[in-house]
Amino acid sequence: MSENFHDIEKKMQRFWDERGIFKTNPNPKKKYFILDMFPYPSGDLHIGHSRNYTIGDTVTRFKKIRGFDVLHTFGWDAFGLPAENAAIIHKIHPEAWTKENIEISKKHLKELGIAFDWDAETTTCDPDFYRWNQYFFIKFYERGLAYRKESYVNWCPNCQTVLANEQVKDGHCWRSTCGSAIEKRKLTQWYFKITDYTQQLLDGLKELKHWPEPVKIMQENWIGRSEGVEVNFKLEDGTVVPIFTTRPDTLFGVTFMALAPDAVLAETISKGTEYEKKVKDYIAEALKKPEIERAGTETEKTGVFTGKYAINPLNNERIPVYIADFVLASYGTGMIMAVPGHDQRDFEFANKYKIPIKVVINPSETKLKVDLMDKAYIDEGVMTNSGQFDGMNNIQGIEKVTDYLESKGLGKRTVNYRLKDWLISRQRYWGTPIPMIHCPKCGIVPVPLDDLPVLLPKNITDYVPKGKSVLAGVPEFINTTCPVCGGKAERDPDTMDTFVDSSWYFLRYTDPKNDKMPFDPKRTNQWMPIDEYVGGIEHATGHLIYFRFFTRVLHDMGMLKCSEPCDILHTHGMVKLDGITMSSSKRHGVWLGDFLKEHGADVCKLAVLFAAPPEKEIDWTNEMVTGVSRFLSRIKALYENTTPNFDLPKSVIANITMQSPEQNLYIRLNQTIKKVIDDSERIQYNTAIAALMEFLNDLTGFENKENPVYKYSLGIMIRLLAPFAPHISEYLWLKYSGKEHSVFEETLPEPDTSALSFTSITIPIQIQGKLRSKIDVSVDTSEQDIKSQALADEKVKKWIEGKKIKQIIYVPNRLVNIVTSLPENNIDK
RNA sequence: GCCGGGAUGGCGGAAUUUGGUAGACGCAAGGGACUUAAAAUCCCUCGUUCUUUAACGGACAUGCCGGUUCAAUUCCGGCUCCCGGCACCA
Repeated sequence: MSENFHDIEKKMQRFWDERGIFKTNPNPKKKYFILDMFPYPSGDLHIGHSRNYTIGDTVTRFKKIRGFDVLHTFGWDAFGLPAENAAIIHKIHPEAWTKENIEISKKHLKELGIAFDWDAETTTCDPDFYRWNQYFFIKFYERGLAYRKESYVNWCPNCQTVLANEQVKDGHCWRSTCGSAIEKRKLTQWYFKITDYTQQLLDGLKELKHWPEPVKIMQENWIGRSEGVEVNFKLEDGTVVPIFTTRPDTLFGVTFMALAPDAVLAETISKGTEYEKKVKDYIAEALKKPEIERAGTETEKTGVFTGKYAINPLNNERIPVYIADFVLASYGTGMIMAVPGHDQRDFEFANKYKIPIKVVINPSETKLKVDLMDKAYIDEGVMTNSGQFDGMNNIQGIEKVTDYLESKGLGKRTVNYRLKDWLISRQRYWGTPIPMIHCPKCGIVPVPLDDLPVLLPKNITDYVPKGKSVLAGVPEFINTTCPVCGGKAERDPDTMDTFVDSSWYFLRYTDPKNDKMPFDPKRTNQWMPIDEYVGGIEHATGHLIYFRFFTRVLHDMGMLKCSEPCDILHTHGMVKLDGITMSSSKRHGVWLGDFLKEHGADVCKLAVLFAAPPEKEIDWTNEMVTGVSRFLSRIKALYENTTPNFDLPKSVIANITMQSPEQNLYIRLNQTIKKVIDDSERIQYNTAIAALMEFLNDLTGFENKENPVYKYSLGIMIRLLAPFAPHISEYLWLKYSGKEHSVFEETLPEPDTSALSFTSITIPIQIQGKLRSKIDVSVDTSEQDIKSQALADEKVKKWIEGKKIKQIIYVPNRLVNIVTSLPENNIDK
């Protein structure tokens, strides 16, 4: 083998390209849609990226060689802040910067030899793509799923834009390079009404049989369904103030009410009273605090008395109303009933502001004394001080009190969710313009569909964020005419969250060139749902909820048959270097370009697959390369000495003699085929590769290199190895098979099931569950024979001497366990 | 705090689906062969420990403590530690 791996890899990549073997079949018979989470184009790729694409590549090649029509293509999540920041720093247009990065990344991916159909490549900052974001926005608007409202929103002071809830991590900006503390601002913004689909998104999780359980649990928690009661309290002036509670059994213990500082009522409740100024100052102070300071559980709760009282509908008690920073405006009704005796938060607040505490539930054995309580009692117990409910178990009490409230019209059963509507406006330049027009006469008017796309203007020089969209300062973009009345009007200056792009990009993959619609349902429904989706776990509660939401809306619009986008989800672990996740933006990693130069693509693929099972994290070390690199060299050496055979005549199989080395080899071959297929189906590629290494050891140890079984094994080995080390496998295939077509146009052989087990096996013998000996028997030996052989074994005899055999357990083909006891006359000694 | 996941040799990891020979495969390490030498390659050893001339011998060993079982890394109960998610959600 005179050619080095660079030449081989280049040649094979050209061969696949020219033959177009990974081009999408427009009329698939056995479809298989494999999707990698598309990346932000960050330029230089590192080993962490290659792990994601290598997994997808291996799935693709494995499915292809098993006879599927695969769809596996690629795209770029090309809008977003880094391009804009680069523009500010380097004075280069975001588009130029983005395109340049795409070229670099693409070059690396091609050198890695990932099996993509590049003809279907999709880039979200192309008008051909983003016009359909605008199309969907208008369609959502028509269905009441896109709306504008004013409220307090997450504001990143560094990025100078709002963020969705999913983009706030620990009260800080989600972007790893930003991380600023998030503030609250009152703004009018566009939202997608994902809350119309909350229950569907929750119920749909049950259909996702092949999603990792942790991801489903995370989504379930994120959605946060909780059942309770909305109880109507009244202020003394008669204003009804509903509150949500899951603990109606504690209603008799309410000693104060609390209102969120950003709740609507908070602004007006003290108006015209002596409390007005104090309350106003408090609200201003509370909202100025960064989210993290206000929301942390460790932070001391604060509040202010409003001067108003509410009436408890159950016992008509008069209770003070506070404004308190621990109450969230966005959950329930923005107001709570507080039961300090049985809620820890209320307990702390009550202690601080000297509000009385009332016990309404006692533990079954004792009675609580308020003076002695150092924390709220939140466990199960017996109701007390609760009128007609006294003596009742409080769990039953929840139902009974609720029934009572409903029967008196004082409240009703309600379900609340933690999930909020999806805020999609961004005050930034590099994104999809929101296709809405603000007309002084007609109000908000969508851009007519025929006028799409609303192009993002390119002649911008100043990207520095000023707290409002860059586009607001571009008159030739902003000024337009109203499509309804024809009068002067203005375009919406905001752009869309890039999670809109990633919510449907995979659908575009199925019909990438369509210029009449985002995709033709006839084509797309042939491929949907996605069969396997490979990506990082960090998208569990963001993207992976959004794309389910989009799928359901498009299903309701009649564009998609499926209501869930994806059958199997694989979340792979991060690749770290020195304990820190590899990152392009932080320039921390092992760079793919350098790696490929030194080791080549096949070694890169094998190394990341062999290092650990896909879901685990990898802490990268250079030693991970050595083993697989040796493995490939040893493989090559095999074929230098012997020419493989691709067929094994029946006559040869028939002549294989029992217990011969060639019989053993034939059995090992078929065991390997089975193991590689089984492991690959559940993407346990590390053990599939280990099986190939074991078989290589068998081949190396086999003496007669001209034996037909040996030569046939070499032929099979090429195909088994192909999904993991595609370049070298293709090279060997083309060199020795005499065929013109690719190894990936072959089919993987199925194991010869008659040759999966050896004719003789070793049975371990245990005494009292401890391994004491082993015997070799032929597979058809009867249980009786095996037991007597076991008892006749020399070592076994020594162990059972002088003991009584109580029982002999035989697990077919697995083991024998002899249970003994001391003879009667020995027991007393 | 709540919800997940995990803990196996010097290291990455197998075996956990269905309880049945714990440590596959690889790395590192040690020894040897080849070589003027090195690299590469090949062969052998490789959980701990005890007895021993020697082990194809015994004991111990899958985070810790208990339980179920003929048999537990696997099942059950109780802990410890690590990682991830959520974090005043009423």
